[in-house]
Amino acid sequence: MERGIPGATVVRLPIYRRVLLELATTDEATVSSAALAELAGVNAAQVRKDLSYIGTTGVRGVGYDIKYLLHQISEALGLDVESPVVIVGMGNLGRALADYGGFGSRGFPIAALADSSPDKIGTTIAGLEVRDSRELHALVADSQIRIGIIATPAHAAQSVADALVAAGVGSILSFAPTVLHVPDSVPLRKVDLATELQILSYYEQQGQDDQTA
Amino acid sequence: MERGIPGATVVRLPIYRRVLLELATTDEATVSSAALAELAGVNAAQVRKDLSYIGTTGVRGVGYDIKYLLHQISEALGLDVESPVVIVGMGNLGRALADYGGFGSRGFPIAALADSSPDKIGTTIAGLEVRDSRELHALVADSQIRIGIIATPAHAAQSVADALVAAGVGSILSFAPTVLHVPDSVPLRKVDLATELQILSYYEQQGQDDQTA
DNA sequence: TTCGTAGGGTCACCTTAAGTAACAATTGGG
DNA sequence: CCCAATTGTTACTTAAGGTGACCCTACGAA
Repeated sequence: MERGIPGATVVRLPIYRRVLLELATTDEATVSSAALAELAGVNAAQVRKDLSYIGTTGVRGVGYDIKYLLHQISEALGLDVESPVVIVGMGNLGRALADYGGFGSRGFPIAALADSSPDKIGTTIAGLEVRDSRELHALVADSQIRIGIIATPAHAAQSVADALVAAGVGSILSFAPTVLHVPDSVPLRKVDLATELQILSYYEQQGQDDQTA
Repeated sequence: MERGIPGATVVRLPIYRRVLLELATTDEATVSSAALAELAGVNAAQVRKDLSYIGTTGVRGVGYDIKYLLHQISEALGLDVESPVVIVGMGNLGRALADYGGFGSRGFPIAALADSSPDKIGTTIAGLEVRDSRELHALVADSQIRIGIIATPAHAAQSVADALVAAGVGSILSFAPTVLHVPDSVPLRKVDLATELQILSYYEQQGQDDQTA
């Protein structure tokens, strides 16, 4: 029964992984749940429970083998195979994402860039030629693209999402500040900077109230 | 009793706000909870419950006055006053954020940019001079900065966070892929692209299992 | 003036989930 | 052979959030 990892655990697994990558550069071979919890900023029992979902790998009395645990988490997250991505929308954000080198080295190679503006189609960004958004279907098929990243303005986002779904991407990461509708079978995550700032604004205001109260 | 809005509601308020901004450009004067729910992608009862937290504004039998509700939400989120931000870290992401024009127009003017590299200090990005990160305290005080945005590499993030807290920012938005420790009084939100992709990777893999099972 | 209908306010329940702690099981070392 | 360390797992607590139902209000029509 490999399925059914709780959402909260899935969110923490990449954090453990990051910590373990750091630990792997030291000369320690194992790590205890308590130490891992400290570094990840959570409870030790939480760590053990989370790790039990991916098939338990620790040795009682000793701890977890760092390298093997890393392998297990990566496998559970599906990181043992590469997931090529396409970035749609070559505005400021899209270009920054394309230039950002961290994707490829982390198993998410940028296989294609796309935009709908004739001014941008055909230009080269980060060593890749910007393609026409209308070619998405072919791009996805040709490059085995699994993840679509939407960095377009809000008004274009839904049609891009529809095109990505139709083209067969497995999941979507959207930076567009709008509500997107996609089939349940396509996981969608949203990152909205303006929303994040507004949420902070609320809590900051609350904090000030606390102080003055 | 203005305080104590549930976290899930705080996250949805900016979404309602976005939808209402759109509606405000039409010639409709009011909107029903059902219509708002449809546009925001949630349940109608949820909308009414959420809005009741900020002091209820609807008229039974009629709906909510769009402009007034917009005003109420903005006030609840603390958006009736501007919150100047500082962006620390002028790499690809930091520069893209600085160039992105959406902050100022949404009530979050970029008041300062900072970096620790001598190569970048003194250069001009988006019309602002990049300052030395060591001057953060003075920058925050001089420009009444309320929000710090961390766009540095992981290894520098904690010390920047410490400096921002010491300088007196009210809240922090971090793009650095690392666990940050800040006092409880300082709201912290994290946006980590690599983590988001890994989470997607997991769910996508699960989806494939579903199909083959 | 009265009645009907649209639609918000609120209450209470349900459901589910997530975190926490405690305990039993197991291993390696002395 | 025994002890210390540390995991795996279960059960509990607690919370939190979502959903639906019901009641009440306001406006318009007759």
